[in-house]
Amino acid sequence: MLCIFFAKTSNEVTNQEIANIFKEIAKFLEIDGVDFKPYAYEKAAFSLESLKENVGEIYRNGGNKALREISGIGKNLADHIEEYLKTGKIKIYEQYKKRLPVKMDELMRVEGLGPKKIKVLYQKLGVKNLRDLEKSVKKHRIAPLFGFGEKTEKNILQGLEFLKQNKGRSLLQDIMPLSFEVLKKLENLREVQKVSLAGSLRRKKETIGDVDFLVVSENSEKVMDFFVNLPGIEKVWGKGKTKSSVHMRDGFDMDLRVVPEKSYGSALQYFTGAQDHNIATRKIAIDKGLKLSEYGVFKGSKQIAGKTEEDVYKAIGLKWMDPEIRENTGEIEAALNDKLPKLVKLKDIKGDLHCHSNWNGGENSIEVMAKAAMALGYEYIGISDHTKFLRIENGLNEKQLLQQKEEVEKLNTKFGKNFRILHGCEANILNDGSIDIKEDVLVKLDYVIAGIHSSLKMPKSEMMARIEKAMKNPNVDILAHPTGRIVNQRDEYQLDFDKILKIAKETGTILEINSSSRLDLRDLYIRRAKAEGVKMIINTDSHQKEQLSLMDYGVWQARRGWAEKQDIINTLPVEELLKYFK
DNA sequence: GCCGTTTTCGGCCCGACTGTTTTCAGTCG
Repeated sequence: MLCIFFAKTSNEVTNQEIANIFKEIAKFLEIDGVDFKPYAYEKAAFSLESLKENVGEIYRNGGNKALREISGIGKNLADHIEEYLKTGKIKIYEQYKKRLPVKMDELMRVEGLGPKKIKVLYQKLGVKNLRDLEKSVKKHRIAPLFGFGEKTEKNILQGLEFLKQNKGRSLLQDIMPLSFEVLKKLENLREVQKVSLAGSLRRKKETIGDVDFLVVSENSEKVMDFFVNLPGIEKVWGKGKTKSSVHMRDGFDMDLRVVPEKSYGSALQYFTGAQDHNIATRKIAIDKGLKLSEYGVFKGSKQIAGKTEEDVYKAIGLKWMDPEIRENTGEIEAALNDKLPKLVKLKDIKGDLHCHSNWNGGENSIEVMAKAAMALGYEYIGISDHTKFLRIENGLNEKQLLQQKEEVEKLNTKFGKNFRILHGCEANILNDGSIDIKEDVLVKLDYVIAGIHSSLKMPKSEMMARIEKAMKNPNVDILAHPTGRIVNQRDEYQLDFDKILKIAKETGTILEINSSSRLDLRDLYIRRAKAEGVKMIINTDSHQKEQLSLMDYGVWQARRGWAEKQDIINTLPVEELLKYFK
C-alpha cells in the first residue's frame, strides 16, 4: 500500500516551483521591454503561492479548465502549467534561459541590480552568477561600463558583502510551511512513536540552515523509506539506519534522525541547540559529576535521564526552558534562579493593528479583513492603510481617511459589542520628520502608525533627527518597522537604537514587531526594549486576509526576545489597549 | 497575458530616488 502512495506523490510539483518560474519569465519579459506581461506573470506567481491546494492536484481533478479558474491564470498560463506538469519543462522558459543563461534570482538578490543591468553585465562581462559578479567588481570592470559608474560598482560590492553574511540560510517563513507539512506526515505514520522538529527551526531563528527532524521508531527502515520519497525532493544525499539527508527543490536540506526512545529527550536537547547553550549545559553537568550527551545524562556509566527534555534539564538542576531562548544569553542563569520568562503566546494575542484594506494596496475589504480577524478569535482589528505620500500603494489622503472612518463606524455598528474595528493609518515620516497627513485628521483616528518609506540611506544624525521628530509627534502612537531591515535582504537604517528606546520611553511611543519578512525588531532589540520597559506590539502588516495568520512569526520573534504578555500591548482587551495611545 | 457593473478591446498601482547617459533609464516599494 505504501508503494502506491509513493508512486502517486513522489513526483509532485509544488506551487512554489511554478511560481518561481513565472517570476523568472516576468524578469525576462522586462528585459525585452515588454509591457504588462511581466505584471501578468508576477500576478499569476503570487496567486499560485497563496493557493491552498496543489496545482498538480487541481489539474488531475479538473484538467486545464480547472487551472484557468485560478485567479490570474488564463489560457496561456494554464497551458504553461500543464506543460510543466507533463514534461517538467516550459518551452519558452527554456528558450529564455538559453538566450540569457544567468542565475537571475541569485543576481537579483544584490540590492540595486535589476534585470536590465544583469543583462548588460552578462553581455559585456559574461557575468552569470554571484561569483562572476564578484570577480568583475574586484577587477573594477563594472564602473567603466556604459550606464554604470563608480558609485554603482561600490553599491554592488556592498550588496555582495551583505549577501555573504547571510549565505546559505533560508528565511524561517519560506521553510516553515513545508517543514510543518512533513512533520504532520511523520506524525501520522504508523511506524513513528515520537517526532519533533529540532535545530534552529525549533528555536524559530529568523534564518535557517537546514531542517532537522528527530524520530523515535521501532521500524527505522520504513521511516527512512518514507522520508527519502517525500514530494519536493531534488536529491538524496544519503540514507542510513539512523540518519538520512535530502536536498529539497526549494533549495534547502532536511535531515532526519531516528533515536532510541530512552535518548529522545537528550537527543532533542542536543540537536535543538544552540551550540553555546549545549556547551553551557554540558559544563553544568560536569560540575555536578555528570556527563550530558545526546544519548542521555550519565552518572558513571549509568544513565539517569534522557527520555524527555524535562528529565534531562532536571537531572542537571535546571528548569525546562522554551527552545526560542536557548542561545546561552542568560537563560541558563535564569533557569538556575527560577527566573525564566513566561514567554508571550499566540493565543495571548487579541488583535492585529497593522492591516491594509482594498482602500489602498490591500486585496480585501475592511469587512472581509474584520471577519477574518474574528475567525482567528481576535477581539479587534486595526485598519491602517498607507497614506498619500506612497502613491504606489495608492495611499489615502485626508478626505479619503475621513470617508474610511465613516465606513469603519458603520461596520462597528453592524458588528455590535463582540468585535471592534479600530481605525488608524500607516502614515509616512517625511525627510524632515513631519507626517504626510494633516493634524486635524490624525487626531480623529483611533491611532496612528508612522513609518519610513523613502530616503532610507540618510546619514545617522539626519535619520535620528527625523525619527525623533516623528516619535515626539503627539499623534504618532506606533513606530512601524523601526529599523527598516528586511531579513536577508536589507540592512537596517543608520540609527542609534538606544536613542530610539530612550525617546520611546519618554514619549510612550510603541515599537512594532513586524511579522512579515522584515521581522523588525530583531530579537536582541526586543530584549533591550523589554529591559527598558518600552512597550511593543506584534502586527502582521497584512495586505490580504490570509496574511493575518503570519502572526506566528511575530510571536516567535517576540519570544526569542524574551517578551512576555505584559510587554506586548495587543494582548490587551481593546479598552486597555487604547489607553496606550497618545 | 489577464480580465470584465468599462465584457472580446483596451486597460493594467506609478512616483521617488539614484546615479549617470546632464535628461532619463533602472530600480525600488
